[in-house]
Amino acid sequence: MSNQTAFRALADPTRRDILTALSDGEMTVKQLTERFPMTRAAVKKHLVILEVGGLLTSRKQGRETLNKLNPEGLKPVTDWLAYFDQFWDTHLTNLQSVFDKKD
Amino acid sequence: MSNQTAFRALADPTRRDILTALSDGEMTVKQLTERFPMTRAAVKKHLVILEVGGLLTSRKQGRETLNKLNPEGLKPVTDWLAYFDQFWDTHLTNLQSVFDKKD
DNA sequence: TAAAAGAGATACCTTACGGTATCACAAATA
DNA sequence: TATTTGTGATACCGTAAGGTATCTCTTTTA
Repeated sequence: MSNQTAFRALADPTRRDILTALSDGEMTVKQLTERFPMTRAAVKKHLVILEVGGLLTSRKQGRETLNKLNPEGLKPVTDWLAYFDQFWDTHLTNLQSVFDKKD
Repeated sequence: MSNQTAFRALADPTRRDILTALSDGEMTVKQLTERFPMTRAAVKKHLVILEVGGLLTSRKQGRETLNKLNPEGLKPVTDWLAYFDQFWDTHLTNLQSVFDKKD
């Protein structure tokens, strides 16, 4: 999944909360809706965006749809962020950082 | 800076590219505008959002404004993401992960 | 000192976004 | 079988987001 779809999926606080909720395990659309102050249709929209972003997978079981966290989908995000670790003072001293960049 | 403002700031690809550009060092609004296919006003808007999100700082020098990357602003994001490391198979084995969650 | 350059502010436009209401449909159940 | 339940899809609404055009202000510079 592209960098952009994942970042976009994480931009909304409700969607981040959905991911946190799913860290407890698979949940149906109904179960998720009970945890959020909005309609099922709204939750469903968020789920689609999260799935497109590669952050969750879904499978049908009878009339229910189970949504499962896909932690690997966070990789494009953590990868992008990792580049900036070199500029982070708490990771490297200023001197070390300057040294790395000059070489 | 709040979790949300930082996530929102990172949601736009142009803003992420601006941060990457600033990893080369401080840049003026004009210098940044030369690197992106949009007007100075548009770049400026992105800079404001990035500054509100705590991802950069700016200072005036004469008639120019220098924009500097603030890597520490990424901390709320990396902190939020860190929670999901425990669900990442490449970090822990499945068995270990199950074990951790049951206890 | 007059003109040019860098920047901020604001009005405005179009589209994307988050949300609800509603309809339709398949699966479980009384 | 009739009905309820869980879901998907779509139309619609109000607001936020990304962008341009334009005006103004301050600082350089010719």
